[in-house]
Amino acid sequence: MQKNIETFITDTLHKKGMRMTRPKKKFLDFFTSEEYLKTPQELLENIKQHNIDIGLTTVYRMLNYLMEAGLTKAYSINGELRYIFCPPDHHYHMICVKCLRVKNIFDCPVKDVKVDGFKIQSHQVDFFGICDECSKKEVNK
Amino acid sequence: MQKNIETFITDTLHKKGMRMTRPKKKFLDFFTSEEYLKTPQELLENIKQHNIDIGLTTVYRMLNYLMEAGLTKAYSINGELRYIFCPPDHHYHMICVKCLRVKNIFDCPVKDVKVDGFKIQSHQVDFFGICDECSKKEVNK
DNA sequence: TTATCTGCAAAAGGTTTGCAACTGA
DNA sequence: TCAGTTGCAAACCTTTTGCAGATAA
Repeated sequence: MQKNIETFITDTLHKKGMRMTRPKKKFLDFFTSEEYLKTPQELLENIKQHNIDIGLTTVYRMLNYLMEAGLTKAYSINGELRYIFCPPDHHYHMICVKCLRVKNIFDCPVKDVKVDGFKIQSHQVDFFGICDECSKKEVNK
Repeated sequence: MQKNIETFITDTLHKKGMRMTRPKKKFLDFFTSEEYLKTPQELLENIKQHNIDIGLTTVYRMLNYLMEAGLTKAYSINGELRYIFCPPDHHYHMICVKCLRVKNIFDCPVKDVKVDGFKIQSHQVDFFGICDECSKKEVNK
């Protein structure tokens, strides 16, 4: 986890009277640098593989907190909810439909769109495609 | 449900050796003309309010079938999965964050986007805003 | 006629909550 | 010090499955 992200999240926690603890830090270390959409279970297993022991409850509590804070997004894929950390800047997602890798796109391709009687408050663009690594694998098959 | 949509879905069912039955038809009658994101429970309750009796299992089975067929989309909102029927043509969604009304936008605002090493296979654009009806309600408060 | 479908009840999963021990500020 | 946190176990919900009777083609 980058130092500035840790500081940023610690600050948002403190503003809500919450504390930055060892389990939270360990979870964030992993989650903020994870590139793939993961289920809560997978996140826990991945973290335990690094010989770090935290509880599933903590994973759920952190995911819920980060969702509320707008720092995480959930996708429903094949009936499973999968999560990705979203750095604070507004951005778009490029999702590989094969390996579920997520790339953040900061160069906004749609700006100030107004449609019909709707006042647009926010918009999200999610591209689903094949990442370069999965493309290579396909050629080799 | 429009006649052409019923015919279209009946055909896709038959192609998979499935049957268009009374409960399926009753569910589709309601779901294909529903404008708001709904949970499976809500769909069942709404249908029962019209004095039509089908089981929750049928609702789930139809939602799963329609998702697979690409005729329904699920959004995770406040931890709840909510569904909307998607007519076969490619389109975008305009979602009211207050009342969860969904409007289909057929005029594509993003075309043939290519980013980094990704080959784009499909893209989805979902706008979240306030619909005109909710805007009016807000002014009156 | 018969393969598919339905709805119930039960099972299975995923997520949240209560609580006693623990810990960061 | 003590309010907030943790992880376990239990509770809770949502979703799926098994099955016997019903039904579309």
